[in-house]
Amino acid sequence: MLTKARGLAAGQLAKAAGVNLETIRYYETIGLMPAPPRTPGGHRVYDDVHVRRLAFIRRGRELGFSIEEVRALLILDDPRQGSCAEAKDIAATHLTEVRHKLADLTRLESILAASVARCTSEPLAQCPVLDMLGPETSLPRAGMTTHDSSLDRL
Amino acid sequence: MLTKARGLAAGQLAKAAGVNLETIRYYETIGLMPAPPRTPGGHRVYDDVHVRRLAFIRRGRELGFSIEEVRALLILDDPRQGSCAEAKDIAATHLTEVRHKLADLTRLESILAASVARCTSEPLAQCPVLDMLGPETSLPRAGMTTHDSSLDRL
DNA sequence: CTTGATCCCGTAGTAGCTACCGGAGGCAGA
DNA sequence: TCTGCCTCCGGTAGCTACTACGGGATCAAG
Repeated sequence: MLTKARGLAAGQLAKAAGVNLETIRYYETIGLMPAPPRTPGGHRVYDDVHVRRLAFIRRGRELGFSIEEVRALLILDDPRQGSCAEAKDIAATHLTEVRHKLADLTRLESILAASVARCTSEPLAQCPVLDMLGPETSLPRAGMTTHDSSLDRL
Repeated sequence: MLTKARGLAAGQLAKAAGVNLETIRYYETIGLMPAPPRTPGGHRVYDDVHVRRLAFIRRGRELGFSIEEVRALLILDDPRQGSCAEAKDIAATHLTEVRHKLADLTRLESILAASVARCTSEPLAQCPVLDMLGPETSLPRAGMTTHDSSLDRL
């Protein structure tokens, strides 16, 4: 379990950062996490630098930044060379996207809520939910996927 | 161009329903759209039933129902056998998910907005955006993907 | 030395399409 | 009827960000 050298095994890092073990290896293959040193037997050994980096990544992901955005933010974070403006750009762009999604979801919510609410009253000839999808219904601006694992993670 | 028999070619159906041609073929392979009759040369020929079905599907997708949910709703829609309750269940479940996403996105929005806003003031020693991802920051409940094509479609 | 937990790597699968390909069908003008 | 051009065909690969699986190796403890 690598108790001696202050190093963490992959599973320990995973637990510490609240990330799946396989996700760490995935991050390594895509170059988001650096390849750590290994034991003679081939097991990865991580240290505090890795822990902090993975935590940074996880927080970035939780805030909805894409892998590539997190990658860019990591570079900006490393030498802290007055790149705050670039970091702000990334965050501002992301914020705009989030606000778009919010607007879309809000529209969605009201449409769905209205249909479902109409169902609760006395038995009707037509089903309000199915009518919502029927031929005469006009549509909201766009659509989004429900079974969107990204939001399940929120 | 199939002008005679009131049939639509695949591309015409696509345009009529505002759906990509390839998407229609995709829906056919997954069994969401029925396989239409063909011309002797193998081109698909669609009619009004297909148009309505595809419109139903598109509306369902735009309202964020998953493919499988749309599939279920299509079945419920077909014979209209008092299955309004089932349709309502699907919509209500979906509505709950949408509300969860809304809550998560709202939290996200305020965090991002706060960080970005802090950047706008006079030059700071630390970058607020990068600090947001730094080691001492506590995290929101969860995360979501920005480059989430599902919401680009909204 | 054995046991049981952990970790290894590679591959495939998830949702919901989109993109690309060479080749064939279809139709309108000359 | 020929020609040119658009559309459509099927199949495969790619996209995001992982997750799951499987069979074997390694680790730490008893």
